[in-house]
Amino acid sequence: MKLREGVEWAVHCCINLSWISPDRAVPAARLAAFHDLPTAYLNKQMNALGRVGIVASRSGPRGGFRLGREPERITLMDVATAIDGSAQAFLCTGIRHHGPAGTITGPAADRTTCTVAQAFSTAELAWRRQLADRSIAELADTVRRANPAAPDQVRRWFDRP
Amino acid sequence: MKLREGVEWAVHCCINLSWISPDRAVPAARLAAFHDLPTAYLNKQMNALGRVGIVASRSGPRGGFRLGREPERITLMDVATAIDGSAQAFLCTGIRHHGPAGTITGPAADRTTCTVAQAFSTAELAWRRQLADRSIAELADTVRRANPAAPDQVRRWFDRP
DNA sequence: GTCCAGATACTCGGATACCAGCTGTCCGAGTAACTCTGG
DNA sequence: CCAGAGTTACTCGGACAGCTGGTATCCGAGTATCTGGAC
Repeated sequence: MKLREGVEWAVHCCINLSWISPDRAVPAARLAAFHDLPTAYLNKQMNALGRVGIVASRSGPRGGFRLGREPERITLMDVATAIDGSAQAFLCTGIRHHGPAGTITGPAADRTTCTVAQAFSTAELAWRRQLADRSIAELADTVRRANPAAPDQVRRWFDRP
Repeated sequence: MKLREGVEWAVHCCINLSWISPDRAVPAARLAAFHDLPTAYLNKQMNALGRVGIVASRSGPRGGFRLGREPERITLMDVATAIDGSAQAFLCTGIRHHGPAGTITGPAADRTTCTVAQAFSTAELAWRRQLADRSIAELADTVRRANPAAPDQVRRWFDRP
C-alpha cells in the first residue's frame, strides 16, 4: 500500500498557501522552488487540487494558485483524495464466486457481503476518518506553535520576487 | 493508495485452510483451482506467507501448504504485511528541509518531527490497528455463521482428488 | 493628459515519453511415495 | 513375505518476461500587463 508522492507535496503547499494573503496568487514555479521540486510535475498536482476546488487557479501574469476556501475547511482526506484518487485500497474482485468456490457456496453467498472485503473496508474507513478530522489550518497551527516565526518567514520569502 | 491483489487471495486461502484438517497439506494448484486463480502466481503469494510463518510448506508428493499456526493467531495485518510489505503508505521525504524552505525554517525544524508525516502516520496506525484486531478465525466464523454448511462443503471439495 | 489597440510575457492545463514495480510465467531443486529385486 | 535401493512423479521456490500505472517533461491556449500612438 503506497500513497502517491504528490500527496506530501500538495499538503505542504496548502500549508504554505494558508500563510499567504488570499488576494495573492503564487505560481507553481515559485511553490516548487521553495521545496526544490520539479515545477511541471508539481503544477500537475496543483491542477488536481484545482479540479476539486481546494485551490483556485488563474493564468497569465500575476496568476498562480491560492486556496479555494478557508484552510479550516480543507482536510487531509480532501487533499489525499484529490491527488491519489478515491478508489478503495482493497478492491474485492469477488473470487469467492469464481471457480468451484462459487458453485459450492452457491446463491447463499450472493445475498451476503464478502466478509473479507467488509473487514478491510472497516479498516480503511478508520483511516479515512482520521484524515478527514485533520484540517490544513490545524496542521499549520501545529507548525506555527513549534516555530512561531515560520508563517512570517514563509510569507516574506514568497512576497519578494 | 492500493493494496496488492494477492492480499485478497491470501486471506481467502487462509480461511479455507483453517477449515481443513491441519495434518493435510493442500498444493497451490488445488488452492488456485478452487477460486480459478493463476496457479504459479498464487504459489508466489503463498511463498510470501510461508516466509513469515503464516503457513508451513512442504515439497514433494503429499506436499503443499497448511496453516503455520492457529487461525486465532493470524491477523489480517499479518497477511497484508506479508504480501504487500510493511512500508508506510505515506513516506516522508523531508521536503520541508529541501531548497529555501530548509534554510528558512532552519535547525528549529530539525528537532521536531514533521507535522504532516505525523498526521498521516496516526491515520495509518488506526488502519493497522483495525486489521490487527481481526483474525482469520474470526472471519472464518463470520462466514460460517452466514452459511453454516460452508466449512463442510469446502473441506469435502479439498478432500476428494 | 487620456484612452485604446496591439504586442508581450507569463502561467496554467493537458498531451506526451519514460521507468519502476506489480502481474504473470517457467523451470530447476528437493522430497516423499512407489516399484522392483534379492534374500 | 520382508527389506532396501533405485525410480518416479509431484510440489515448492526462485529466476525470468510483460505490462499497467505512477513519475517526469514539454508545448500550446489563455490572460493580464505593458507600450506606443492617436485624440
